Amino acid sequence: MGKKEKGRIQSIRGTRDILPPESDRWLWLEERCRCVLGRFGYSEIRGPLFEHTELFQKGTGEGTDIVLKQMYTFQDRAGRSLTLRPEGTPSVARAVIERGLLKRAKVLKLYYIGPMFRYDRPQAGRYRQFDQLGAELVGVPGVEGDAESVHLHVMLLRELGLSQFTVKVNSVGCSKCRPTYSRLMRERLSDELENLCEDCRERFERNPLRVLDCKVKGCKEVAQGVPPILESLCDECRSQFEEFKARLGLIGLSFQEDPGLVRGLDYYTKAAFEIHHDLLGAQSALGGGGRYDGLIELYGGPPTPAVGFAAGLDRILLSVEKEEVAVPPALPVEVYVASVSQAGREKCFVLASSLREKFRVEVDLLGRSLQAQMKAANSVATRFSVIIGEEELSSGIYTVRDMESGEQEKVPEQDLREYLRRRLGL
RNA sequence: GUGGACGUAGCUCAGUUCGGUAGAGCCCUGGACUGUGGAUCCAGUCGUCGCGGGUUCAAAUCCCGUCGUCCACCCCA
Repeated sequence: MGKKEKGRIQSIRGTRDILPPESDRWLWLEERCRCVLGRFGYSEIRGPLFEHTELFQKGTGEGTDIVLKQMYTFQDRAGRSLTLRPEGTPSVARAVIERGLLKRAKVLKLYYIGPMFRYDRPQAGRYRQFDQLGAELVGVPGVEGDAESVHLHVMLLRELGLSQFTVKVNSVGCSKCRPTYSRLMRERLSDELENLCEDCRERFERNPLRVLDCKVKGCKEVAQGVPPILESLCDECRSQFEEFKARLGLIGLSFQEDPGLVRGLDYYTKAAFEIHHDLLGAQSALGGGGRYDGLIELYGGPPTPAVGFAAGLDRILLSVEKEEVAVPPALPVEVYVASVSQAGREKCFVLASSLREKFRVEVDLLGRSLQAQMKAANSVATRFSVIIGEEELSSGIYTVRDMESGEQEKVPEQDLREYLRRRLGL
């Protein structure tokens, strides 16, 4: 109907309204996720949706696609440059420092869930406002933290009934060995610049590692000629990567080693991982993360190891559809209170109101005929209907209809709650 | 940011080739059945055919622009 007005206001490109019954699926998703996070000992941190632009420039990285061309950045009325968060980790790191969280505990397990914003070209499973769940484990230097983070991500997916996904792992080295490898790549690539695509020539300057996961044929061939990063890792990183994989094996997680896996953000070190769904198209990354031992120090905090990941809830929900997981319905209607005539309507209204202290109850609000009410009762799939007409009004004994069998019983008002409770198995 | 497909009722879509007064199914509402739903049958509501402009006696249909969605790239969640 809104279409009639010309010049009507539309939702912003890349945003959407999640309507019922779709919104029930989101509630289910979040509830299941919070449950798993609770089992792993994580607590929620709720931060602002926008931050000083500088936070992302410094942390996410000046040269990254996100900072270069995907941020919603604007000036507030005082002329400060602010940015709608494109990812969650920088805010968590900032809060950890600003609120002194590490002074209270050596290990922090924090999760967040909510909207992120990136100015990208929309596609199925990719929106400009999208929902992410992130889990950060702060203060743990060892590979057990890495493995636990992967495990947590996998458990989130399994809890939702998903099984058709693949875990990919790699190591991107530490502050010591990564620069060595970057130098090596530059040396190797400098002779082959003409064989690289335009993007990769730019990557060559900014972050040569990212040439490794370019999909252009020529670049792939060039990349093949470069020894994998694993061969350039320092002894510590190399052994940690082996231990990381061993830990995954210990808890029965299968994974693929992917030397081309290079995360797009500057702050990652050592362990990196991504999880892709096997049945999704190009937008198949369900989540990814890794270790970021330098980030908190970069923001002016104490040197602090940390590992974490972010998962895309939109795509996870797409996977849930793809794998045809049965999402349990929202609370079904338990009782429909119907009136035979106008005379019974008041009583129905009062009865419905009081039954709602215990049951999910529907009652007609439009003054419709009994037949119409029964149709409505049927279409909301109620278990029972209570029918009130002249007889019931004068006797105080109501007619209760079992909507599955069609059988009816007479139940006095004072016994009604107990009767329904019993029949509903509550 | 690049290339391509598509936009018709709340939903799924036909009609566009070759211009001629907007259709179907589902949903919704009412009735057949005036104290009873699910099956069946009958009837009814909803559209300025995404928006704006152009060509034409006449445009859902042809042309241009624009907005949006989808696919691939890019990037990733």
